[in-house]
Amino acid sequence: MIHKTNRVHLVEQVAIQMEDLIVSGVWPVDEKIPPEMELMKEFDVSRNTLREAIRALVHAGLLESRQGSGTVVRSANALSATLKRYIKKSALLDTLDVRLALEQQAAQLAARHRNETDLATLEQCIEACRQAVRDKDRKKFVAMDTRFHQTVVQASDNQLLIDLYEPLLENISESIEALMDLKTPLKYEEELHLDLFAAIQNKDKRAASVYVEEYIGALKKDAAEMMEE
Amino acid sequence: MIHKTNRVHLVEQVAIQMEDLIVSGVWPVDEKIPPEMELMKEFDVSRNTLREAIRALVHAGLLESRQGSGTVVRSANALSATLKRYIKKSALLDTLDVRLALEQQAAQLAARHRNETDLATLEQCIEACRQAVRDKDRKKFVAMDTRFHQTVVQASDNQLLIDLYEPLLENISESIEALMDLKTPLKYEEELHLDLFAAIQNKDKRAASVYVEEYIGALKKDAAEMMEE
DNA sequence: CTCCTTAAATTTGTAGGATGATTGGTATAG
DNA sequence: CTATACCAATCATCCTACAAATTTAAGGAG
Repeated sequence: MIHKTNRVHLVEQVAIQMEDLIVSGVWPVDEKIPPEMELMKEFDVSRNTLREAIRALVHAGLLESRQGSGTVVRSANALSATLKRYIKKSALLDTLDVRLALEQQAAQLAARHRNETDLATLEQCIEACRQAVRDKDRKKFVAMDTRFHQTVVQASDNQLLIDLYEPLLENISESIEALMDLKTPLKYEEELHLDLFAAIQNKDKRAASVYVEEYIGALKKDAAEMMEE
Repeated sequence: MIHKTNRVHLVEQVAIQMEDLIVSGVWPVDEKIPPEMELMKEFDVSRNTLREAIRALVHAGLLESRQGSGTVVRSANALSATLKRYIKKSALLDTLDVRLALEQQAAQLAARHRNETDLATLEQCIEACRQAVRDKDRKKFVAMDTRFHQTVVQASDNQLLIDLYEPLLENISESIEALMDLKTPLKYEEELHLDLFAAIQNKDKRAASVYVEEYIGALKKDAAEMMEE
């Protein structure tokens, strides 16, 4: 009995094609896709079939339908949306340990693969953080700090690592911000950023790993304290 | 303008309820869910609405519909299926680096949190690997080796880490098996397993981390060689 | 009684139409 | 010009019908 029902149903075919259109950028993020009537003709399927395909991508977080308005592309990354939703249900300390795992490895890879553009971006982020502290602009500081770490991971040149890290960091930033008492003074351990930057610049894997551990360690300590209150 | 379209559509409501039933185990994995006719009455929605909800979970990998037979629960973990599909499109070496990141961190956490049950399972796996080598049973060896590493990660007591690692390891095992020439003699570096076990038993974080790096490093070297051919 | 074939019932897949709800824009009245 | 009322576009939900695949049951041959 070699026979195996390999038939791919219409709905799945349409969903795959639409996913391709999104991932490849033919349907750009934040823009509307054609209305159902047109897509029915385009894919030559019935309204039900088309809607089931759309619904699958909506649930996956790639699309968002708005009654009366249309359907817009929400994300071009299937993993991002699912992971983000999943992380939301996880414990913050668990999430931080995973972040430590990924960023430590990313920093080591970055120490090997970083190019001049990466280094320049990192320096800009550090300077922007410094400026934000001077301006007492907490929002800008968090944004620039986030961008710094994201740049480190991007310099790793490992796409899977990048895609896993991004939703993680986003979630952590939200949690930390929610926990952070606005009265808490904005403190900035600039040395850690500078040390990590130097390690990556000097292609020193070991040092890069150590500094990431220090940074996340401090974050874990802060988070634990904040949650006690 | 505080108003925000917070209306949750019927389809999404049904999908969420069904997802709950799956995750909570009311609808167990590998078993059929009630037919559409019953679910229509149960949720008090039309067939279209119900089917769109089902389709969303099918696409997410939680369900699998078979025409004429019914719909069965395929997985109780929304992340697993998505991640598995995503990893399939990633480069093996990228995947191995992510595995290194996760397993290194997991081993360190395991060195802290491991209990007697974990240690016993690890010892069983090592013994089973040894036996499989004696029997020249490649399939059993891979299965036991996989179980060993999964147990290490499980001992970390970090659910997010566990859920991320599982599909990763599964994919790597498949890739390695596909690459492996069946004529290649079955070699088993037993020392690495024993060393890692000892480190976890002795709660030696540093050593655990080093041995995982050695293990994955050897795997990366093998994979790189195999791909050259 | 057992085994095989065939027919019926069950279940999902696809199609098409109808109506309601929401949104965005347009035209009209002031 | 502004504000209201209206209209068109679009998605949300529901309904019915039939096709395709599978499972189950019935019936007959041995």
